[in-house]
Amino acid sequence: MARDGKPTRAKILAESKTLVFENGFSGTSIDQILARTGITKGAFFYHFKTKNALAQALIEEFARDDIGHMQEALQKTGELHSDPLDRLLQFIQEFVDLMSDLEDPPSCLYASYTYEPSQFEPEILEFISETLLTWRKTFEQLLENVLKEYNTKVEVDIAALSNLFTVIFEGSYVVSKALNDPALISGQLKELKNYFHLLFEKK
Amino acid sequence: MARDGKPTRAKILAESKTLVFENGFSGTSIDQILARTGITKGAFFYHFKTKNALAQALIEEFARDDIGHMQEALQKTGELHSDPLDRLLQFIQEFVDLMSDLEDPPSCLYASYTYEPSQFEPEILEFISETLLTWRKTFEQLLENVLKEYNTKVEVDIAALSNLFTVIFEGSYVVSKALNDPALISGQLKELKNYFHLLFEKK
DNA sequence: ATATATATACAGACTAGACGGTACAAATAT
DNA sequence: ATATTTGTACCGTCTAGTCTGTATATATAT
Repeated sequence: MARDGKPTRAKILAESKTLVFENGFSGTSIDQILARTGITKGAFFYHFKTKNALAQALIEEFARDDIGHMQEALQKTGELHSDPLDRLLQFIQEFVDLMSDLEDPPSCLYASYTYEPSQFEPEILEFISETLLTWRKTFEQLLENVLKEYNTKVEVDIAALSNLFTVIFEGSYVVSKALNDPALISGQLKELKNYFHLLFEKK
Repeated sequence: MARDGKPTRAKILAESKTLVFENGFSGTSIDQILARTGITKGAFFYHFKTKNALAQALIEEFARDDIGHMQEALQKTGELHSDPLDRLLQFIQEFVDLMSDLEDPPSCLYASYTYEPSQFEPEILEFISETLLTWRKTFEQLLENVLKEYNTKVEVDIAALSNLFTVIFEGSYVVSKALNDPALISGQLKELKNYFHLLFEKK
């Protein structure tokens, strides 16, 4: 055995994520990561065989946290609400709360990778796709439960509706970064809540 | 005078845009651009002093086209509709039509640049911000006209509503690329139309 | 208990190729 | 003839990745 390498690995991942959001992945050099962390090249390549292995570890960690938030919100709202529309609205509210009082605009690694796709192995891009589909499935389920007890006031495309949350999230991130307006995100999610609120009426 | 350099410049811009959407800006090398266009280094650096000058020309061209679409839609819908809500909905419909029957998911240079901001001069990032604000202003105007003749069924944040179009557009681009589903975009814009349709009621 | 063996974790010099950019000659059109 | 446009060789720097060696903590044998 030897000294514990986990803090080193964690530091690399944390600083790399920050750097990727500033520079993009291909714009982030390993030397930059070393400079920010104070770690040496030997240590870096001990923990990650290649730069692309870092990309994979980054996206896996990001997705784990992301899906974690989803499951947490599912659990919280599952306990409290018997009405499926209330639950859907509260589910979104959880993310309104999560995105309130941000100091800086956050970023999404899915979008970051998606805008320089050639830099990544196909598996990584597929992993992103699958993770987004997990979100869609969750929303499909929430919406189907609503539709058992509610009608919609206009005809809707359930598949499109299921994507809308992710779409608004990703779009908010982009626009909030571009305008440097971190408060924008929660505002957009509230509009989504409004839409669902208006869309459904009790059978 | 000498031979006409405009076709060369145009070819550089066109191929560069494609490459930036594949590789990101910093992931796109000048040699790659030369390989795709068949142009030589001397010609490239005659037309663009630095790689960053190319970035600026790219975003300016992109924004010109983008705002062009906006103005075209404004003009078209201004002629036809006396009712401001009809006009708003038709304005969105113009982009539903524009985004129908796409073969491949399109990309947005604003988002691309926004996810590697350190690669660009501050003026470029500000230019993006200003262009997005132009969209917001247009929507503010369209919405204010609606609000003169309509009430909203729930309280709304007019600023948030004004951003929603851009947010859904940017989000659709990201998700449509990530899922490789070009049809997604028009579907999401239709949901925005639905929202506005449900939100307003005649005074 | 203490010396030894061993796998883990890290340090840092080094390399081959790619990078953006330059210099300057050659070609082209008026 | 001359200004504009293009071709090509070249340069210094940065890049990801390699290599060899070293330090450290634990496991084992005595």
